[in-house]
Amino acid sequence: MIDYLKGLNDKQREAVLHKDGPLMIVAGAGSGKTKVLTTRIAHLMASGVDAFNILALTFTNKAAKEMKERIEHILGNSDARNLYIGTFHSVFARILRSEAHRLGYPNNFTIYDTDDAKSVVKAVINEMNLDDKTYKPSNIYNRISSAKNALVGPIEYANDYGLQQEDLRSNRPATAQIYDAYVKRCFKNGAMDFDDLLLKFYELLKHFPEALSKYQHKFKYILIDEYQDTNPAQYEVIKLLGAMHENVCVVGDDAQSIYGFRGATIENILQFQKDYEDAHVVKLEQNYRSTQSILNAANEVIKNNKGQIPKDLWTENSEGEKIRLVRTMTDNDEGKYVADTIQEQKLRNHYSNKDFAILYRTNSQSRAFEEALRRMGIAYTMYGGTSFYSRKEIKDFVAYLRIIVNPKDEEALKRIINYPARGIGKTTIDRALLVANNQNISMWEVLEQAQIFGFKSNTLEAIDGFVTMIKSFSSMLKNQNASDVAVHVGKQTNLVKELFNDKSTEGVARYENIQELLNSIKEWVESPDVDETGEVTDKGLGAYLQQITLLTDADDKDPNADTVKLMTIHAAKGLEFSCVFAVGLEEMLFPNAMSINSKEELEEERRLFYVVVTRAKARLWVTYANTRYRFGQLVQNEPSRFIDELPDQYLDRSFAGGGARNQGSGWGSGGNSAYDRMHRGGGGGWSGGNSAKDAEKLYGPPPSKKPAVPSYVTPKPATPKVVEHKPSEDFVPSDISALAEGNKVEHQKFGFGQVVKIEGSAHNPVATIKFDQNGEKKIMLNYAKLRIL
DNA sequence: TGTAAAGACCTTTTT
DNA sequence: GGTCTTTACA
Repeated sequence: MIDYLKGLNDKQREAVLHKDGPLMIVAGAGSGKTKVLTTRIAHLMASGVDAFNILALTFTNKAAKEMKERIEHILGNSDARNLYIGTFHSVFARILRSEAHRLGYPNNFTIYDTDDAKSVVKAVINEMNLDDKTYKPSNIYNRISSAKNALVGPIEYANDYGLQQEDLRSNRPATAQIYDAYVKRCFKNGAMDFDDLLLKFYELLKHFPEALSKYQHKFKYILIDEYQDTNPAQYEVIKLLGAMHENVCVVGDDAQSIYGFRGATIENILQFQKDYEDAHVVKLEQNYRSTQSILNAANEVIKNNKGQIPKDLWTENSEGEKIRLVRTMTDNDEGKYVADTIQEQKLRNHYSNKDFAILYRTNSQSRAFEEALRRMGIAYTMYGGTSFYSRKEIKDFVAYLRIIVNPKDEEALKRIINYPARGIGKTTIDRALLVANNQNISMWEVLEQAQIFGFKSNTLEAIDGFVTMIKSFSSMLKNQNASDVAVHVGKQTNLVKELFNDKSTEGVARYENIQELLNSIKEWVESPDVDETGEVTDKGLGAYLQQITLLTDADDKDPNADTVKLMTIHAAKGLEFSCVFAVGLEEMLFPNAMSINSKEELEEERRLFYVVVTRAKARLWVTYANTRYRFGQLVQNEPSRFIDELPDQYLDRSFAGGGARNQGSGWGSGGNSAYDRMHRGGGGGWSGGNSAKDAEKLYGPPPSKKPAVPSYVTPKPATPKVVEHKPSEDFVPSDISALAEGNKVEHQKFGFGQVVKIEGSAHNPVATIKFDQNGEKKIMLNYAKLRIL
């Protein structure tokens, strides 16, 4: 065993050595949080605590795996394999697998991913004869999810005045009924969604004292990583589990709370000291990751948020390079700049691919970077695209396996009942569903007894064949392992053959994916794990299926591969890179347009920016583009307000180009909200005139010699110079919904003009307006301030 | 019943 | 620009 206390600072050691009683570790970015957590667990084990009695909850499977490995390394043995360590979802799912029957679920319950869940919501909405334009399934699903995470059940939801008012206002008064029907349907299907894994575990502990007692005794020591990202359901579970021994250790950083949209609340971390009056608090404030420039800049940014746990994050690292601010003309130029710079840095500073990360706010931004990197021949790994298990061919195959394990799983059944085609068409399926609902039995049971319900003879034959086939698979599962059954299913259903015969590029890829799935099942079966009783853990198909639903695509990618990493900032939490490109720093994108309507959302966006800045060890680039394509349409955004929050002394603006920003055509953009007016100080230097002086204040003086903007920036298109217009004294934007073709209007910037035509969707109308001074322009009415004359 | 063309709607962020 | 859904037609 190595001397694990050696490389720790005083505070870290204090956290590691604190053995019994509640402990809260406030761990600033890069302060060695994972190191403390793993050393603490190793220390517990080294001082005699049995690994079976330790529960460690992490945010990702990846983090769990890494911690396990580190602990094994410290201890020099493999005792760590007996730890209960994993994400909230996977650990709870594992426990529920042996306890679900208490709640009336089959132990082989299916876990519905977001797609499945939305599909159930959609089915319910249709059955209730509600309009799915008003009741958008994903919208309703999100609302249900939020309710569950806040431990608000259907009845409570229906009785809550505030929630009812909200639904009424958004014209969706039936949301509560949908919620209720959705919950019942999932139960009938023997299925739990992601939120249920938390919720049902909570219900188990709450309503079954013997279960509570069992797990309280088992988990003598509980550790929770990323505590700032836990939601009320998780909070209550931990409170219950920890009540007996009170050996609860939470680690978190309120400044990095970025999962509010998933119900996470900083309250939990603030509440901890109130729940446990004798809680010991340790603050880790020394940062070992970043240069002073980067860390200081991050500290300044986060100061703009109110209400935090006071922290003073510092570092002994060198000052380092300034942060480079880069402006490009388009999103493609942004991609090109980043790829070029990576190439240049590799040569100049001897970095390799794996030293770089490109981090963005939304997944859709990845395209430009992928293209540029591919063109340059730079190897990259993209995280967060469609995961392996959400590919169509995999979902189809998995649906067969799901129906074998849990015939009540209606989503799986609907997916494969006529795939490959076997003459059970839409009419038949609708009818079976109708019968199932009327008789309150599962669709599978309807099929099993199809002859009673009077299907036509041809159909009956087809149904019978299908039922017999599935039943033969199920009985095969009784005496053969999951891998053999899966191979058999592939053969018997012709799924594999069909894909094998498809020689198109996609067909070959699909065939390979199926082979990979079969391999993964084989691997699962062949890797025995031992539980606390010494028994080999469940290697059945049911356990396999539950497990894969909870995998993310990050789990099967090698973080050490020598590739540039592309991912969202959310996905990058907990990671660090020598060189980071924080890209797409534009209003409406980051902060995202969806999150600028309240102070809370905006502060979360700012924490997200804090997270991306603090991912960088040595070098940080902050980039934004003048224009980018969105929905195939060119849009123009102002640079992000967060750029202004980076102190000038740590910023190198010479790459941001000189001259005024964002001149030329384009639909007006943010910059006029109440928030902007309050936070940008008077004068209106942003939304008003783009004087050269304003630009100089923001970007520093224009470059004196050659433009510092290299060749990748496409020359400015011949956009006619805007003839500045001074809005009339009484300028007040009109309600644009009344705007019609032919109207005469006044635009804040472009002056007077006439509407030529209005196009685009009702949701996002675009007007073509011919201005007296500035020619024809397309204006997005949602953003523009227009006065109808 | 199944396939091809046309159309709607879309993008936060994730277990 | 891309996916999912609706519609037209064989």
